[in-house]
Amino acid sequence: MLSERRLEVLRAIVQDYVGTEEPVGSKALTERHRLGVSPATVRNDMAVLEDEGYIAQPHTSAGRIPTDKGYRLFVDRLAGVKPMTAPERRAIHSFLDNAVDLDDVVGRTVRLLAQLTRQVAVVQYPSLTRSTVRHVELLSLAPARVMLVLITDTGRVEQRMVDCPAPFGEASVADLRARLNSRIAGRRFADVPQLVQDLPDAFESDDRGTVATVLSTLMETLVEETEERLMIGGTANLTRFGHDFPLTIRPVLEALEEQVVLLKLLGEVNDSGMAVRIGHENAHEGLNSTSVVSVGYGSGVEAVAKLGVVGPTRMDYPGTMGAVRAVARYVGQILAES
Amino acid sequence: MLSERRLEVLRAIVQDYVGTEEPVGSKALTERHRLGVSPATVRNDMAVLEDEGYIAQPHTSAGRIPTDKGYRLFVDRLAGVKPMTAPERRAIHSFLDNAVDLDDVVGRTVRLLAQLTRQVAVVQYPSLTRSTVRHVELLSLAPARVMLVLITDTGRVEQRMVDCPAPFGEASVADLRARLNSRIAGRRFADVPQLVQDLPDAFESDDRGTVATVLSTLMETLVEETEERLMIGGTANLTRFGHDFPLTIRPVLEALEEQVVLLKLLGEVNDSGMAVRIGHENAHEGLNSTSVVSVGYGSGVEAVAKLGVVGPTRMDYPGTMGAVRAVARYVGQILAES
DNA sequence: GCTGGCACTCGCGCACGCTGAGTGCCAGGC
DNA sequence: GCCTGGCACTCAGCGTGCGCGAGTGCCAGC
Repeated sequence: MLSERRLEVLRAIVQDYVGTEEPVGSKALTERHRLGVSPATVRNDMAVLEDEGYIAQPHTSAGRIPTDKGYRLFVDRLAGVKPMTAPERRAIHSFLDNAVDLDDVVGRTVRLLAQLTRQVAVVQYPSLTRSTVRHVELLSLAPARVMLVLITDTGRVEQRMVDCPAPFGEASVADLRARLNSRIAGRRFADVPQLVQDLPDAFESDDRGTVATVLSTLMETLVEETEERLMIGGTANLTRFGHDFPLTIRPVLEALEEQVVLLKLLGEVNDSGMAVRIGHENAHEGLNSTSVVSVGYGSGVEAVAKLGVVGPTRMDYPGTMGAVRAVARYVGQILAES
Repeated sequence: MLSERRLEVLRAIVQDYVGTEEPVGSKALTERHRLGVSPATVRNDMAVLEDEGYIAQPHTSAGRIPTDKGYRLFVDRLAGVKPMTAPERRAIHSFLDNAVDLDDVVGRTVRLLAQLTRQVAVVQYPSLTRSTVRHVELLSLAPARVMLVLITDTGRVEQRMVDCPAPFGEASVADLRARLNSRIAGRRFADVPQLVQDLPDAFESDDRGTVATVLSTLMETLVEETEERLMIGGTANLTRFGHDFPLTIRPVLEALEEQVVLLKLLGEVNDSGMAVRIGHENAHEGLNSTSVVSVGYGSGVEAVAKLGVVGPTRMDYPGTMGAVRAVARYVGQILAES
């Protein structure tokens, strides 16, 4: 177990390193923090911290920098979440309030987050699985061609073309539309399959095949679209990454283009709280020198999607976490209102 | 007027520089190309080319590199468009053929283009202005709340919520839906305003206000959505940019995040042909060291949107132009089929 | 257990000199 | 008149050597 003072030293190292981007030495530490002890003592503490794997020297006779393990301890035990200041909160509100539709909300959120944290922001579109159905629409485009439009309570719209096995009259379309809506409007997506299970039985045998086709397309939409879309922004902030440029940045850019990777990344958040994955804690190799701060957001109590930022492990964790949390909360409110 | 041989020298310089990324000298030129003259002669030609502003020396006693003006001449007079090979074409076809919807088509196109050219790809979603209306749908969500859904012939769907000034009955909704569709289905967006101008007159005075509101929302959708969405990809290729990294790449990343800038960039294409903007020919300052190759694509004869790539001025122009053109053509075909 | 002192390490920056690719110019030849 | 070989010149890049200073580890003393 590390003594109180040693933890204090670690905290000071993290803070200084994040601020200066340079290895921090014992003397500088005592000058910039009121540790109440001499550099020599700090040196001893540092030696211990290094033995334990919390800090490391890039080379002999240089200062120390935190390791992933050091950042982990810092985040878990030494740092709180820095709340946004009142002006910052006001700025967030006024920026997001002007959004006109879902795309706009997500777009604004991503820009806002990138700007606040000066890092790369990732925002997932509200997920369908936990949403509820606002409305289902069927349009007859041709005798055997129907368009299925699904509208969610988060304002998202999905459409699919359905080729029917047999001609499907306008009256039948209207009938199916009415029945579908009366059954599933306002219900959760997860419950839909069960609710429409016996729908084909209500139709004449000629139409049953078509009804079944439409329903299975509906299910597909629900399932397929669970692999969500997301939006990223602030990639220009990658340039602030470090000195050894192309090597660090390339795999990160590559990872950011792989939606699958990003979704998995965000997916690792457990619903309730905020998740911070530091350096090698990220499964994806290209992100081994980055940290990811993510959190769920939603219109109700439950999260419908995730958002977060990706930055260098050397980041201002309290500030970043504060910004991410504040933005997530307010986006949730916006979604609930609309 | 430059002699034939001097043009040949310029071509050789461009080709070598694009290949090696290093300033090319007179001796290397005569070795790698069959110019039929000695290095000394080439040196004289180079001096002339430099006087005319087609090439430049990064510093004394270094080889020459092409200037923007040099690349311009190269593109205009010395280089053709390099057609894709048969295997490449097959790869394009099979990759795009598997797309399931419009989002997927655009997503695949952007990845394909980035991969083929090893540069940053930008694809604009098919524009609404030149598209035609496939269907308009009105959904009554509440007594005084209607959702407007617009479906285009390119498969794009836009939706808007309309708050009505007065309650609007189901029957009226159905009536308006039917009238709207009979008038504008299959028509070009540009013609819509004129076609629906007198629609309110057909309704009872109670409903006229609502009808007018719906129509004006429809117009807004047409206009607003003319500022198109686009998708970019292959940003990881930016790392291949050059040696003086952060300085070059940062403004480019920033420009790429500004949709407005990109749209303007693509907008500069005149409908028919391919556009190549080299270095300082780009209005946006951040893109002064990049070239943009763009072209329109569409399902018919006319272009409905643009696509292109952004790369260093030192790029393989014939190859890039070939890839861009081939992809644009095939995407057009895909859209026409669906 | 903290502290001041001290010897040691080593990365960084800088000056220096060499090398070689590349140039410009010139006199001679086809 | 244009091309060519020769020659002197320039200069970026690279390797070497050196001094500085930040930072360390260790130890004796309080």
